[in-house]
Amino acid sequence: MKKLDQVDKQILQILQEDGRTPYTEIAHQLGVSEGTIRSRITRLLQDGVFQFVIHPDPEKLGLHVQAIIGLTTRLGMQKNVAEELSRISAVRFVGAFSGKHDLIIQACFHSNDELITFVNERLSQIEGIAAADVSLELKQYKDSFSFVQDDEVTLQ
Amino acid sequence: MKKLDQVDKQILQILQEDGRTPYTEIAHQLGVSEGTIRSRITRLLQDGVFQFVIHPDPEKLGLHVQAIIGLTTRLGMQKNVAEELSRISAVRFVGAFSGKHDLIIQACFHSNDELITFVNERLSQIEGIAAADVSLELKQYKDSFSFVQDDEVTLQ
DNA sequence: TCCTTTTTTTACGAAATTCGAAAAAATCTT
DNA sequence: AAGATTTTTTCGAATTTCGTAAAAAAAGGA
Repeated sequence: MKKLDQVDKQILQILQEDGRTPYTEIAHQLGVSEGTIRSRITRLLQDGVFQFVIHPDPEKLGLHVQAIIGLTTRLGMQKNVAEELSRISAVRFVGAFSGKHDLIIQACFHSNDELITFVNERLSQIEGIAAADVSLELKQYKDSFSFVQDDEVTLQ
Repeated sequence: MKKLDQVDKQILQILQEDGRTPYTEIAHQLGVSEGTIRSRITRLLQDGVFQFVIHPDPEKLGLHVQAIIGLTTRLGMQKNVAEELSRISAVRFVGAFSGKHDLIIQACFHSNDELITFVNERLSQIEGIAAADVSLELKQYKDSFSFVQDDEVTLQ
């Protein structure tokens, strides 16, 4: 897989704003032909550089409760636990981390009740979880996949 | 804003898989006309129920280091800190939480060096941050916006 | 229930976009 | 520099999207 060039990154930046921008429009903005945009996007998709998706607003879907849960797993059980959690659709993020918690997950629920049920019934049934540290989201300030930057300048 | 019906949810489910699925194709799958899909999607977008975006693979963009950072803020400074952090493109998630940390953020970096620089130079310069607890991501198991489910059944 | 009003869906021609494939241009190799 | 390879452009055909009007369905009122 070749390194992305400036045109690739510009395509991604445009699509970050609106994932349905027509190839012709992107082509016009970047001053190249539609065919170029098309073949580039085809290549990027094939290389797994990105996917076309939608970003739903959890609130609008009735998912009023979000939580980040730090988990401690029993030695050797981490992978199994992570994979089992990944299968749950309420769980949108699962990662293994260094630090206080072996696994950190992020999940959405319709209500506090549903969250409690998740922690008490669902997590407790998963073999290998030793402890769960729940943080309830009070307010969301930012949530995006928009981490395509121009250069190597990530920090501005 | 009216509650979403089954057709709306099915549209979202299809677009979750591929955000570029043509209206004609969705219409065919759901057994309704293209016009119906079009007017529904227009309404959903206007109501802010979802957006068309792309999901880039951070690894493929050279962002090999991801971290979740729990922050403790000084009383009354939380909002300012959150808003300042939200402006940084490396930061993809910012939320206020109950629990050990006032704010939890998620960010992507090209290298450990960039992460260290972020914590030491960038965070320290933000007025109101009392402490930062960095967890380094070792492995990612799941990361998606795909939390549209059929019914109220979120936990399977 | 019947009629009216409102909303949603369908239909369909026109405009725009996407697609396939071949030619042209650019890049790479030796 | 010549040949090979990759990328870009071009262009007509197929498909999709769009605007809009009519039909159908749903909702509301008496």
